[in-house]
Amino acid sequence: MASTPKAPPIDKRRQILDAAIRVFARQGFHATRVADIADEAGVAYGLVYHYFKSKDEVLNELFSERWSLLLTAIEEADSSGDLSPRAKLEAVAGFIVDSYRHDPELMKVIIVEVTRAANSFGRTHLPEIRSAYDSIAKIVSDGQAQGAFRGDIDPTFASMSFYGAIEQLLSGWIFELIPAGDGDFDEAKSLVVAAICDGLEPR
Amino acid sequence: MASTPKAPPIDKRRQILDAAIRVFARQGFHATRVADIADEAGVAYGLVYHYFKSKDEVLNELFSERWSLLLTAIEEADSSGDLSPRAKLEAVAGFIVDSYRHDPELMKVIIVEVTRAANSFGRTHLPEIRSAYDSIAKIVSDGQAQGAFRGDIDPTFASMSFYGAIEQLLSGWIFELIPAGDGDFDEAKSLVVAAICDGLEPR
DNA sequence: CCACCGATTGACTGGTCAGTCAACCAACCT
DNA sequence: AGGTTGGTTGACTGACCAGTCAATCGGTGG
Repeated sequence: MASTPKAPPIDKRRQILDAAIRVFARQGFHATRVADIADEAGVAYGLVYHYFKSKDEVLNELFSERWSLLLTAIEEADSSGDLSPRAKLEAVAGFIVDSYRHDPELMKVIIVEVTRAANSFGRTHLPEIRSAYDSIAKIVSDGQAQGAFRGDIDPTFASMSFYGAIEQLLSGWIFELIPAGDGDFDEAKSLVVAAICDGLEPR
Repeated sequence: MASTPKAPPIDKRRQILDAAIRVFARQGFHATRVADIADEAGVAYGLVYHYFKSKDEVLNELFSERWSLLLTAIEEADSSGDLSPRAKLEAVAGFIVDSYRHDPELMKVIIVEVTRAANSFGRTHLPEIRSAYDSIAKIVSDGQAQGAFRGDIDPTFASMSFYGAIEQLLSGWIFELIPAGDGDFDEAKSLVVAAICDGLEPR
């Protein structure tokens, strides 16, 4: 046969990554032993080291996989010339919220262990994280240039506030500080953008 | 003498706490060994355990000391009947920003190791953290009742967004993503409130 | 001068785990 | 069958470090 004669029946590497998501989400990165990942994946201890250089690399891989999707999504929203600046922000907020809806465990790991852990893992990924802020700032900046946003708020500032607000909402869901039903997700998307664009005060 | 005849010349306990702030800020909680704290404090290893039950307790103490000040500040802002809701939010934002200006290392530790590490230490302190969100939500809720804020945004929601935005700014300073001069701090105070209250779109 | 007691010291222990490695196995080729 | 390759196994080791504890110090009162 010409096709895939040597591919193993199941992708063990993927299996390990998926298991890691579950275990990291459940116990946190520091509290999980490599043996936990192997057990959860139904695989021998040593195999984890066959596919990954270290425990850290497993987390790095999970983060990078997902974050690159986010960066792409932001770029795409931005480059849709026919979208209003506000609609672009809505697209970004929507993507992040949907990421959480679709795979809460993965997003929990990424936010808790990387994005908000800038001392340990965040350090390594600071450039990638910063890149997201920058892209959002560009959306704001363009919005200002075309008069859709007021000009007296620094774009970087606005970008940090916007992203910070969204991440805080995810944290609220992750730690069950606020209700996380399907309706809440949709509501959240528009409310964050409304809060940031329209403000809390009545118009 | 009637006064303090038995007090040791210097408060070693305080000395250890202050040293811990520096070391935690520099290396992160997980990466610092108890010996590092003792060395930094110029004190023997065992003395740390004379004053604290465990390494965790040192961090807990640092957090609780500071967080109770924050809670008090929010309560005070809220109970000043003569302040507008917006002015109350300004007071809260101002307190947090000034806390960072006054003791960036301590705030770094609190944010990075506790507030944003809800998986490990944040878990323990979730009730205290939540209490801050609730108090801010109350300010928003009262503002809505008196017509100063629009009524269609859930107060908890607004509170999380507001706090999230501020915390993200602190993170930006902590990890040098945004400039942290004296003018930047003052600017930040008003800009966060402006962004949240007035919104990004022109009025 | 001695007895007492809390503060202070730092060597030591027990347990934990990340990462290594030599052996094993299964598929495929010749 | 014999050989080669690469995935797979799990026991083992070496390092690390939180927390313990017995010894020492220094001040106070009898």
